Amino acid sequence: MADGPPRHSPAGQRVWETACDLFYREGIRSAGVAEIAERSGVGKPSIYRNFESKDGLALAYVKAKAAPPRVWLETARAACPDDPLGQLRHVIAEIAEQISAPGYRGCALVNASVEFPDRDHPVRVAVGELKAEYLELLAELVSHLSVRDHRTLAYMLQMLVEGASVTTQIYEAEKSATALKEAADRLIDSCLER
Amino acid sequence: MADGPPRHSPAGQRVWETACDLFYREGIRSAGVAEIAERSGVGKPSIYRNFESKDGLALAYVKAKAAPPRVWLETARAACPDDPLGQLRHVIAEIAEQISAPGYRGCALVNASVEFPDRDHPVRVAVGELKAEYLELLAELVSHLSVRDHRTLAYMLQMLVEGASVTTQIYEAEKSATALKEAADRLIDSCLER
DNA sequence: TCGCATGCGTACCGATCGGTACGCGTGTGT
DNA sequence: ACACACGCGTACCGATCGGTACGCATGCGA
Repeated sequence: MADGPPRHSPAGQRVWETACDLFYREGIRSAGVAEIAERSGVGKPSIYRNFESKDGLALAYVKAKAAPPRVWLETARAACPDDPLGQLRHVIAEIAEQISAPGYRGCALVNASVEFPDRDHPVRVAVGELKAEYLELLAELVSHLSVRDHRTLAYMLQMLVEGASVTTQIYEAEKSATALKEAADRLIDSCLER
Repeated sequence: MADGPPRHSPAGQRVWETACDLFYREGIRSAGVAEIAERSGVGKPSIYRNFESKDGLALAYVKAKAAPPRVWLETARAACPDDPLGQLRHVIAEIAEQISAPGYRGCALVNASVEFPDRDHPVRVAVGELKAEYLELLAELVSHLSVRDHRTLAYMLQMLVEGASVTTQIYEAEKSATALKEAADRLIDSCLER
């Protein structure tokens, strides 16, 4: 979490880091601009010199939080070249690790989506687009497997991942991680044409 | 959504109904007490005469929203007596129907959980307890099947359900409903000892 | 040394938040 | 007809929200 729109001033950089941390840990609505400013050690105007508004900051945060999946795909490809199934299981394992890491508080995009009830809010539409990309990424991975309906399997896996992510906050993260891996394996296996 | 703590006065009843509707549609934090009062056609004090605070109202709302699952279990038992697998599939189908119904906005308990970042908040602990009961209910259903690890299958199914629920808000509800049923079938089948 | 542009924090803005003091209106027992 | 009790809304409270006007402080070119 160090990227996002380029920050010119050092104050802007501090704001960006603090906001990303605070938005994730406390939720976007719970984190006030005054609190962000205080914990950044800057004044409130420094926030508005670098970001259009709190919503703009939230939008940048959401977009930045969507980056990791693309990286996972790359590492999976590198780890298991010419092994589509291995790549898919690699990605799932990576996700399982992430959601059971200490400090995990659920998918930032999903949380943001819940916090903004208005479906037309920029944050909501951004989440929709980013999640669509993510599903596409999963579908691409699945497409190299010998299954009848790639898109359905991808959708089922995506549901599973989202479910594992959210249940970490309700049950136990460790259980969600292991159950995700097992369920994904079973789901994939049941769709594989042998 | 007509139950909850008994409402004595008519004003209290109106508040209760409006609050449940508003909390679900707009989220708890987004729905202000003034808005609840206005849309109920009552004054703000009428809210505080029937509920301790907004948090208390939110807590009652969450508890009331947790009721349906128990009903589903009963109807499933009645629909498929002496058929554990049929009962389980019946419950899943019922959930699939619920999450694809118009106006569905995700699981109220999960949404509430996301809206309150503090894990010690009464709403959060209530959600934890209620969801635990729910998982228990699913585990009981699964326990009558001939599978090796009942609890693991129940947990995987629960993850699937939560995932289906949340993806309705990100992708398409219809797809989530059908994918839920298919994935659950595949998961159950893969665990069945034949 | 002076003028100026730039980056920043202090102090404040109106709006809205959850919550409450208080008094009016009405139904009832006498 | 009167007094009382009860249910209710108006008007207000301090706190906090997102956002901004303004002035200081510093560094650079002349």
